[in-house]
Amino acid sequence: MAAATPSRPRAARRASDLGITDGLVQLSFLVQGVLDHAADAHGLPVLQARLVGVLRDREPSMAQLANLLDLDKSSTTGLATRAERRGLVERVPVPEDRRAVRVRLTGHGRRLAEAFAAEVGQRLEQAVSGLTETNRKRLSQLASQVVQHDAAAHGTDLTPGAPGSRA
Amino acid sequence: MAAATPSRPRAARRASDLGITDGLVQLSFLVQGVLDHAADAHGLPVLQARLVGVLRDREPSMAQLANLLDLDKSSTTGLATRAERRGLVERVPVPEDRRAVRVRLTGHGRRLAEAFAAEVGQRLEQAVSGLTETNRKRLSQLASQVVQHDAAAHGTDLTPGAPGSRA
DNA sequence: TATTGTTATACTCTATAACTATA
DNA sequence: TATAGTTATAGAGTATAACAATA
Repeated sequence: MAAATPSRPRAARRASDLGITDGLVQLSFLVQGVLDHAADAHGLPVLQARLVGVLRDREPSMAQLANLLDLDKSSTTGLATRAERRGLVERVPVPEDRRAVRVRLTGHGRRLAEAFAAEVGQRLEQAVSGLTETNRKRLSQLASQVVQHDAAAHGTDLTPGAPGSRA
Repeated sequence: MAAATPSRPRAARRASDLGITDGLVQLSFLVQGVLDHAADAHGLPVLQARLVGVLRDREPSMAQLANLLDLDKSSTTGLATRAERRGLVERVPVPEDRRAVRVRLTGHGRRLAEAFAAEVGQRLEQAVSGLTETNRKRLSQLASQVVQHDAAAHGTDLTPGAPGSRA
């Protein structure tokens, strides 16, 4: 909307290219800020918000969860415990292996996860509202391409059914 | 390089569009992971790496630093103290206002900041190596556009001489 | 009175190492 | 022996509230 008001030089300033490094770094801080504020809006620490996010379509063991979040297993123990204390997740035993547990969303956790995801989506739509529809589509595709290329290169595809996720 | 080897179906899989929300979120985690590992490689906590990064072209007061990093001023006190303990930054008095201090890189901090930035740049180039030159350029421009649109919308332009940075 | 920065406090988050229980 | 997860510990990072010094 502001793009239609040529009143001040500031509005007329075309975006200068920050370069791929600074562009990606600053964009990532912008997105992390969105996640941060959205988590805050739901009274959640940001990592717990991320946890319920990844648990929406998974029920991983602690080890898988550590891999997924790139954390040490001891860190995921603490994370799961804090989230459990808030009633977001529960540990469920694995019959085939009595050493293992799976981490699963509670009903409350699932509702919070959906609300959080919706809020993030809304805020991000707002963040890219300065782009044309064509460019939003382009950005979405380029981001996807980078993420998926990286996942393939590192064998850490995060999609539930992917080869790397051996769940 | 791997793009030239059509040996396995996995390499042939076209990137599916994750959508703008998931695309941006996952990309931001990818970039944050790069920052994380680069900081690790230099033995730095990631926030201190970010601190020396923003101090490369600034010498802000504590309040300005808090604004820049979106932290409470008490958090920046701790951050500056930890970074000072490592010899990365120093507090310098402000003659015009004896309550205030500015945070400045030491020589060591500056060298570390440059090395860190170079490492991040290298790792990010690697991360986008799956894109064509044209698409890298597009991504860079789109990211810049989003960041700058957001900065304008929030009056938080992070460039040193910008209207919002009133340094 | 208002502002700049620090301190005290409490919590989240993180990794390393040592541990328990099971495989 | 090896693996799954937890505990103990130590440190980084964060915000809130109360505070001292200066404006």
